[in-house]
Amino acid sequence: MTMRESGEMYLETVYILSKKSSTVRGIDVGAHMGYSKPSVSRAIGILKKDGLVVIDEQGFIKLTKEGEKRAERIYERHMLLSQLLMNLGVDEETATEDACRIEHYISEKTFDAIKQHVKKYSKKTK
Amino acid sequence: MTMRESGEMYLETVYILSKKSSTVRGIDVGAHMGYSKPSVSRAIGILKKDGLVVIDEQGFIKLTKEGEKRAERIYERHMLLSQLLMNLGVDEETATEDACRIEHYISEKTFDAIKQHVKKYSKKTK
DNA sequence: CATTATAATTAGCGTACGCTAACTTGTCAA
DNA sequence: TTGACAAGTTAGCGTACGCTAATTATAATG
Repeated sequence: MTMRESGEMYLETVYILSKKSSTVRGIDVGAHMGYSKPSVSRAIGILKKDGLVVIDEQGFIKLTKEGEKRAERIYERHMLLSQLLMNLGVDEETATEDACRIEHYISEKTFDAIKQHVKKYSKKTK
Repeated sequence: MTMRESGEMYLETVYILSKKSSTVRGIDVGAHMGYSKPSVSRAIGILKKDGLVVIDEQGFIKLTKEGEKRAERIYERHMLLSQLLMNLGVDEETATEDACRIEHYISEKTFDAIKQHVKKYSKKTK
């Protein structure tokens, strides 16, 4: 089954936390997202079942190859979207917030178009 | 309680169908959205409870003042978003589809920024 | 007038995804 | 060694929102 907004958010959070620390636990994910332990436990269980994360011997959450690939894609969407919104004049905080919600709903085609735009725009204002 | 994506979609559909015909029934809404009668029945019931639509003597769905105001806002977001995406080079069908999903998640600030952009862009290419 | 078709509703199912309360497990300090 | 704390899991609740099946109500037709 295809991941939904919720699963994508958990995966992205694991990805972001993994960039800062090599030891990511469920409790950290929950703290970052503002969710309870049981909610995280279930969500991570689903990511595990889907082969996107594994839990190592010490109980730390690690992204699999596939999980990392997917997380990167979501994260890239996030960055591009907030960049686009900022280019349109939206303040950083709002852009980040909105990007966070929108990132789960854009098609590949729109994603590509935004990518082109951001690339061109950055060059223009270099 | 604040309306969610689902409620907004039903409201927008009633709005769109109302522009084409003065007699909108639940069955029309369902046909347009690809949903079953019971799903529509419940959703319209919620819109009714929230004072956004009324059912007239003949059983037709009518937007209230407030319902119309809300629907217009959603619809405007939809139009602006698809215009923005098309300006970025996305084809009309994809732009419309994506706008449909995104329209429920953008903040007032982002909405305003997009409005400015679309206004400016249209002037430029006039 | 009885039958049939259309629309709406009711009852109830299933999944997703938040939550709290309570239990388990592992570590560490007294 | 034990007692306590931290992290994770289990059980189970609640809401949102799709669905089908069955019922009701209304309108059209033989």
